[in-house]
Amino acid sequence: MISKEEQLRAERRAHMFKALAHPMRIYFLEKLNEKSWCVCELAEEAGIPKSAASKHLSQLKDAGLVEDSKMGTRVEYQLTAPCVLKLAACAEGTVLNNRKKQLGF
Amino acid sequence: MISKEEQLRAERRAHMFKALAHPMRIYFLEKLNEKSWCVCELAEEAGIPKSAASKHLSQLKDAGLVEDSKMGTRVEYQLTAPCVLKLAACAEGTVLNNRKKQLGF
DNA sequence: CTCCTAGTTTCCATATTATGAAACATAGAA
DNA sequence: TTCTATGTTTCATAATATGGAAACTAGGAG
Repeated sequence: MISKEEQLRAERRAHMFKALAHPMRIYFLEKLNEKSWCVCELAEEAGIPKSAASKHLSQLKDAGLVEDSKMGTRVEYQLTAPCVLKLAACAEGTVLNNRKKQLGF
Repeated sequence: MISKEEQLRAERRAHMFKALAHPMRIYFLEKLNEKSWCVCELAEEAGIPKSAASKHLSQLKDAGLVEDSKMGTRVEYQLTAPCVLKLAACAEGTVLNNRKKQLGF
């Protein structure tokens, strides 16, 4: 049986990973790892409408991965959990290595 | 503009995170961090049908996070990327800390 | 062989998520 | 004030994901 605590922890973590489970949001996080960007800049860079960019950023914020600060009419987003990107790279490396081993290298 | 490389990397990582974006799959990974389990044991522990457990494990395998080995009619699953769980813990810690800061602690 | 157990796959219904356009809100400039 | 630029929200639709039951596959026991 799954305890209440286990369940809550799993849900918390799944919620965070859900925010990371989209190529555009990964791309945004990588851009934000360089410096702060506003919504319209990220939308422009990615070639998507502002409304879509805003919604993706809102999900990242909801997961606690970014913060926003309003500068006049602009809204700048900053990365709050840079370790996530480092660990993403690490995990991806492990996975790729495993795949190679499976193929006999 | 997003380069082809950036796009592919973002898609690879998003795919990995998508496999992590479900409470049951997080739970399974944590169980597999203890030792190997077969499908029916995990299904029993979680209180879900075997078919559902099998599908979740298949997704984890597809993302390269677990491997399976057949023992007669049983299929045992092993964790291949233990660092992923550390990632989860670290990221969650960072996120929780950020939330506390935002609340003024 | 038949029967049973363990897993996987398929089918279908439901629920969740993503998308773009348009409406809306707001701060600053003219 | 009006106009413009930036963001967010709403809406309808499309695409994915989930869940359970049942069909199907395969290995081992009798």
